[in-house]
Amino acid sequence: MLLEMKEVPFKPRAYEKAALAIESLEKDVKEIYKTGGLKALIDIPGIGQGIAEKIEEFIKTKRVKDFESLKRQVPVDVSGLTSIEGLGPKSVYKLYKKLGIKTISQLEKAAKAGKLRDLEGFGQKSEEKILKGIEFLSLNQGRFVLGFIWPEINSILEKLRALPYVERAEPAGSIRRMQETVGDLDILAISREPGKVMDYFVSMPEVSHVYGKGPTKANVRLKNGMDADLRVLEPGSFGAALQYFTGDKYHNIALREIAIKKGYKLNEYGLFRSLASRSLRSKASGARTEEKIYKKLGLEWIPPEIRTNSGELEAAKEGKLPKLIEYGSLKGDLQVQTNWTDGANSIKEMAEAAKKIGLEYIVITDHTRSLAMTGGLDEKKLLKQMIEIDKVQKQVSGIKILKGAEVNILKDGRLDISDEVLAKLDVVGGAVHSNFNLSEKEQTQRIVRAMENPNIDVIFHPTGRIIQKREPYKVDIEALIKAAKKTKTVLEIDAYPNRLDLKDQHIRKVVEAGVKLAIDSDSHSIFHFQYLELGVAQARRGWAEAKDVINNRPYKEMLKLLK
DNA sequence: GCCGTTTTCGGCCCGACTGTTTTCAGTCG
Repeated sequence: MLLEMKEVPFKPRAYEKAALAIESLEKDVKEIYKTGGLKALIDIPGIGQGIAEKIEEFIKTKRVKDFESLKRQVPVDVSGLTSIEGLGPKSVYKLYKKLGIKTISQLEKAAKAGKLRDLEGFGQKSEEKILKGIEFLSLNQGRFVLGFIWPEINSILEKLRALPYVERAEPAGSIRRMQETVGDLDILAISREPGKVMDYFVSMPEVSHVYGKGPTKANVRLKNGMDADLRVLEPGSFGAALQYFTGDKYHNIALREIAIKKGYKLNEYGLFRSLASRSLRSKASGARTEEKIYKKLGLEWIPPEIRTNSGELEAAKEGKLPKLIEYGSLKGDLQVQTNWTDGANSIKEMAEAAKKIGLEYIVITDHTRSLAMTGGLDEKKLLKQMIEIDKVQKQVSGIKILKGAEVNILKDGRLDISDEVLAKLDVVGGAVHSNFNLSEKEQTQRIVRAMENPNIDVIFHPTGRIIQKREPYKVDIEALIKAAKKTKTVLEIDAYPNRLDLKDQHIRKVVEAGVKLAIDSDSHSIFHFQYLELGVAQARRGWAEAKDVINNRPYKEMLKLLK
């Protein structure tokens, strides 16, 4: 990005490509260097002499001189500033050169003072847009996209669980509820030696700062910027604590009211008889597990994902909770990108990776023509890719590779690929990638028109939002659901961590309308298939059952559910 | 800085949109 600011040609793209190549490696670069040296690095496609030497320098000295000298020339928070919508490296450089702006807060001040509008290339509108962008960013501050920090959370939990003196360790809070973004990490553990657990926890390599450490509770900041809490409990109150710390707030308030009506008091230590609780400090039986607590209150156990006090307590009382779609139940993935466009891996590599995590089929859905930056496929290339897929299919067994595309829906609802070619594909997804700020009416009409095309099987990421980055475009979701029902179009839950589009309330409406869902990873590399489980979580939060989803069945059955 | 059965030098995906212009630069995907 620093190079881009200085308008160095081609190098930025080369570094970007190299970074993508490293990310999509099966092994750690360090390992590769250790075993094969410089030569092994150069063998990685996208990495040549120059970058290989820089990697070597980094492994040996933990720094790269060229990078540091660049950074000195332009001492600017580039990644922060460019995370503002509409601001790229060029503008950031100009802001630095002309106004000396290095940080987001300096930029905010300058924009508020009206200093930007006089800059060449900027105007009043760009000033407003920048301020809006900063506000959107700050709204999300302090929260983390669950999917992006999931590996780290899991590794901390796994390490705790592996300790011989820890019987159990569970995340609570928004992580257990599988919210899209999470504020901090709450861990509850059972151990007979809480002191030892505390000592271990605060000295974990992931921890950067210890706020406090007592006999059964510790509070730390992790290196990734997130705060984490650990509480060690007795087995007898674990269920109550898990329930209490899982939330959400509204669910818990309503649950406590139910407890009061039944003559109980519910808190994080247990479920107590109200009268006895004042004199007797003993726990009511049944605080060991959440199931027992809910049962005592006359309720079915409620999955954490739907604890929002939006009808789940009533349903649990009547024994009418939905049978939520199960984790690990997906058999296929309907949105997969490859290196034919903006993916990092080949068709074959993607197929093998999908097979490895237990999928039975994938649909290759590279971008089409008008998404030019990604090298979007035109009709000719699509036909060529179909031949390639047939070829790869012969080399890979145990997984079916279906043919598809992520077709752009143009401004007026037409598609950028001819119907004749689309008709040859197994699965066609339509997606909006341009004209995000049409009026709600125009945007809705545009997508509805695309659904009316008999070749469009699925609408990918139907609202276009990017969590912490971009608002959804204006669209009448009810009208989309209605049109989907009428045209038999499937709506997607895009499981990519910062998309999760549709969102939970939308999914509930889709389910109620009897429209089918697909849960796709939107994989751009072999590692992204793991995001599918995040999509399942999203579906669960939207009360979706197995029957509402199409890619939890074998591909032949799945295909029959399409138009 | 990378890459090569069109090249070891000379290429390097590009179209739409926005806001700034009055013919274009920057950003996004």
